[in-house]
Amino acid sequence: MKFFEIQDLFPGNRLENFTYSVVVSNLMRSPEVPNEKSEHGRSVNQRVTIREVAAKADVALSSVSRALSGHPDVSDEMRKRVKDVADELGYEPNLVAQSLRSGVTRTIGFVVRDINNPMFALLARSCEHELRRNGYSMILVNSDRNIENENRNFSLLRRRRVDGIIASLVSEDSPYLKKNLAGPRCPIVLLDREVKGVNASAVLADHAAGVHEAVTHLIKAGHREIAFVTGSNNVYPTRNRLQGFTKAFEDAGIKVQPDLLAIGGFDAEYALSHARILLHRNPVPTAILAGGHGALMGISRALKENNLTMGKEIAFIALDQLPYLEVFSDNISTVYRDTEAIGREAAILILEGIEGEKPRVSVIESEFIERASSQGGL
Amino acid sequence: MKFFEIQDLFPGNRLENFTYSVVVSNLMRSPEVPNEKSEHGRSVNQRVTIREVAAKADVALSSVSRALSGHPDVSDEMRKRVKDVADELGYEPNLVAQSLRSGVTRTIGFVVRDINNPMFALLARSCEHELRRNGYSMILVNSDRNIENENRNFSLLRRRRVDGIIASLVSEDSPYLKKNLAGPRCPIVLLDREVKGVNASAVLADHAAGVHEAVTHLIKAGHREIAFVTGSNNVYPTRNRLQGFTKAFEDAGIKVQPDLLAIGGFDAEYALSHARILLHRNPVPTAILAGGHGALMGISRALKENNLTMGKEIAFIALDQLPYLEVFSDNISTVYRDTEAIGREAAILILEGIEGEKPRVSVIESEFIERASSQGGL
DNA sequence: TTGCCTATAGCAAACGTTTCCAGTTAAGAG
DNA sequence: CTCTTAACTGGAAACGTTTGCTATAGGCAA
Repeated sequence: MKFFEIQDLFPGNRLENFTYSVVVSNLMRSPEVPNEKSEHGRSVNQRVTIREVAAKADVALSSVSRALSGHPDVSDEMRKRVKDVADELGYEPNLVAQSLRSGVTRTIGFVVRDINNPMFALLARSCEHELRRNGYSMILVNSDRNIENENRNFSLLRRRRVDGIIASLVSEDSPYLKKNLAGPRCPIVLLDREVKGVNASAVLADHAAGVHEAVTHLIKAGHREIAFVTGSNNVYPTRNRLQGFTKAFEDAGIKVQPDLLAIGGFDAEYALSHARILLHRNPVPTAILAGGHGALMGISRALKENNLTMGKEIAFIALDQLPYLEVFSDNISTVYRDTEAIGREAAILILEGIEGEKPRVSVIESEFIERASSQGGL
Repeated sequence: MKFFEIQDLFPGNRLENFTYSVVVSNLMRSPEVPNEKSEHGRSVNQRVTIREVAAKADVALSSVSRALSGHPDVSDEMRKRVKDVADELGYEPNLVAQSLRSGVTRTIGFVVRDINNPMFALLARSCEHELRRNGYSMILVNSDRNIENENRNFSLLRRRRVDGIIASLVSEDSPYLKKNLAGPRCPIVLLDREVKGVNASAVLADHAAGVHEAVTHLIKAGHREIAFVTGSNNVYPTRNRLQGFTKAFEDAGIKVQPDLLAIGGFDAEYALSHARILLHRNPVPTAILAGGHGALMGISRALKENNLTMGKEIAFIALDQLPYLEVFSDNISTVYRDTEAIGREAAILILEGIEGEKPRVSVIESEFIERASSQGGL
C-alpha cells in the first residue's frame, strides 16, 4: 500500500495558487488551425488515401486494397511493400468509402425503448462488447417510450445502412411495425418481444418460470392477497409474467383476484399511483410484485409513504434483478435473469443473421432469488 | 383506474396451454427470404436510390438532390414533384453515400473510460439526446480503463470519419494522446481532463468548490481524521478535488495527514483494500470521502465488514451524486454536480467546434449536499 | 521451342450521392 | 425586336474504396 506525500500530489508547489480557473486556462490557447478550403469549397481532407499509398509504393490501387484486406491473390513481397508504406504514411482506410462500395457498414443499430431503465444500459453494454469483439460498432438510439420516435429511429438506421438492428420495442402493436420489421433488408433481433409474421430473431426471457417460483413461494408462506404492478400487456414480458403468476395460483387451486393486478404501465408514475390505491384496498395486500424498474421505483415510494417496510409489514419481490440493487439494497428478493447474457445473445443472433443464417429464438432462463424482502406481510 | 379482467389478459383462453415455448414458436416460421445475388456476386440492394426517383419524376439526379436537400435554386413546382415521387417510392437517402461525397458523417464519437460507471451512462445519455436534437448520431466506445483500447477506439472513430470526438480519457499521460488529440482534423471535447498543448474544448467540473464546502463542514463539526479514497492523480478530478480538500484544511489552519489519503485507483478493489487499512489505522478516521463510483462501492463494503454505519460510527460523503443513490440511499451526503448538464454541454461544445468556432472550456459547478450520512463519527 | 496454365498485377467500373459548371428558358429593359 | 440578366435545370466529375475482368510473366510439360 502506497500513500502519497502531499508534495507528490501537487508537483511544482501548485498549492500556492489555488485557483482552478488557472488550471483551466492552459487549455484555452489555440494554436491556430489551418482549416484550408479547396477551390471547390470543400474543406481539404489531408488524410492519406489509398491512392497515395499506391503512388508511394508504386503499385496499383487495387493491389493496395488487396494487400491490406488479406486477399489471397497477392505475393508476399507485394504485401510487405504495401504494408510498410501504409504504416509509414499512417494510412487508415476510410470506412465510409469501404461501406459505400462493399455495401457493408460493420455497424449494428440498437433501438432501445427507454434508456432510463438501467437494465438497458447493462444490456446494451454487454451487447456492444460482444459486437466489438467481432469487429462491429454499435449505434444506440433511444425511443423514450414513444412510437413516433421509434419509427424515426428505424428510419435513421436504415438510412445509415446498418448491417443489423437489435430492437427493444415500445409495444408490439405500433402501426409502423410492419414497415420497420419487414421492410429493411437486414437481420433483426427483437428483445423480449413477439411480433407475428415478421422474419426476425428474438431473445426472450422465460419470465414465467421465475415468477411461478416466486409466487408459489409466497402462496406456500400463506399469502393470498398478492398484488402485481407492471407494464401493459401489449408486450411479451407482461403476458409471460402473468402466465407464471396465474399458473402458480392455479397449481395451488386458488383464484387470482383481478383487482390486485395493476397492468398498464412500466413507468414509475403509473406504479406509484396504483400502488397507493392497492395499499388502501381492503383487505390490504400482504405481498407485492414489481414488474421492472419503474414499478420498483413507484412501489417503494408508495411503501415509504405508508410507512411500510419491505420484509416486515409487507412482502416484496422485484421482477428483474436491477443492477443498482446489489449495491445498496441487497436484501431485495428478485426474479433474476442474466441481463448481460441477453445482450451477448442478441449480438450472437444478429451476427448469425449477417452470416446468412435463419432467424431463431433464444430463451434466457429466470429464477427466483429469495432474500429478506419477501418475508413478512402476514 | 382500470384493472383488467383475467380474460382480457389472456385473449383466446391461452391459459389452458401454458407453455411459453409455444408462444415462441410463431416467431420461428421464416417466410423465405429472396436474398438474390446480382451477377457481380454482390447481394442486390433493392432499396430505392436517387436515380430511380429522378427517372420516375423525369428530372436530373442533381435536381432531385437539390429539391430534397433544401437547396435554394429549385422551383416550387420541381420541389413538389420530386418530393411527391420520393414519398411515393419511399426513398430514404443513403447516408453512407452522402457522407462520402460531402465529407460529413453527422456522427459523433464518444470515447468513454469505463462504462461500468453509471455516471457515464447518464452523461452519455443526455449528450446523445442533445446531439440527436441537432441531427447527429453518436457512436459510443468503451475503453475499459485500458489505454491500448482507448488508442484503438480513437483509430476506429477516425476511420469512421466522425465529425467530432467527445472523450473521457483513461489518463492524461498516455503515450498515444498526442497522436490522438492533435492528429485528427475534427473537433474534440475532453470530459474532466486537462491535456496540455492540444487544441481541444473541455467540460471541467469545479469539484474543488464542493469538496471544499464538504470538508469545511466536517472540520467545523469537529472532524480531524478525515480520510479520502479516490483515483490516481494523473487525472484532473483527483487533483482538483485534492485542491479543495487541502484548501479546506489550510483555511482551518490544520495540517492534512498524508496517510489518510488513498490516491491511486478509481476501481472498487482499490477502494476496498485501502478502506480496510484506513479503518484499522490508529486513530481511526472519523470521516471518509469517497471519490467516485468505485470508491463508494469499495468503502461501503469495507464499512459493512467492520459493522460501521454511515452517519453513526463514521461520517461519510460521496463525491458525485451517483444516479442510483437517489433510489435507495437517499441519506448519503454528496458533492453534487449536474451530470446531465455535463453531457449537454459536451454536445454543445462539439457542435460549436463543427461550426468552426474556437475550442473553449466550460466549467460545471459543484456543491455539497448535506444528508444524514455525514453526521456521527465523533 | 511452343503452348498452356497459374499466379499475380493493373485497369476501370462501380457504390449513391453532392456540387461545379454550363446550358436553357423566360422575363424584363432598352 | 433584341439584348441582358436571372432563375433554373441538366451533365458530369468527384468522394475513396472494392472487385470483375483482362493482361502479363514465368514455369512446366510436351
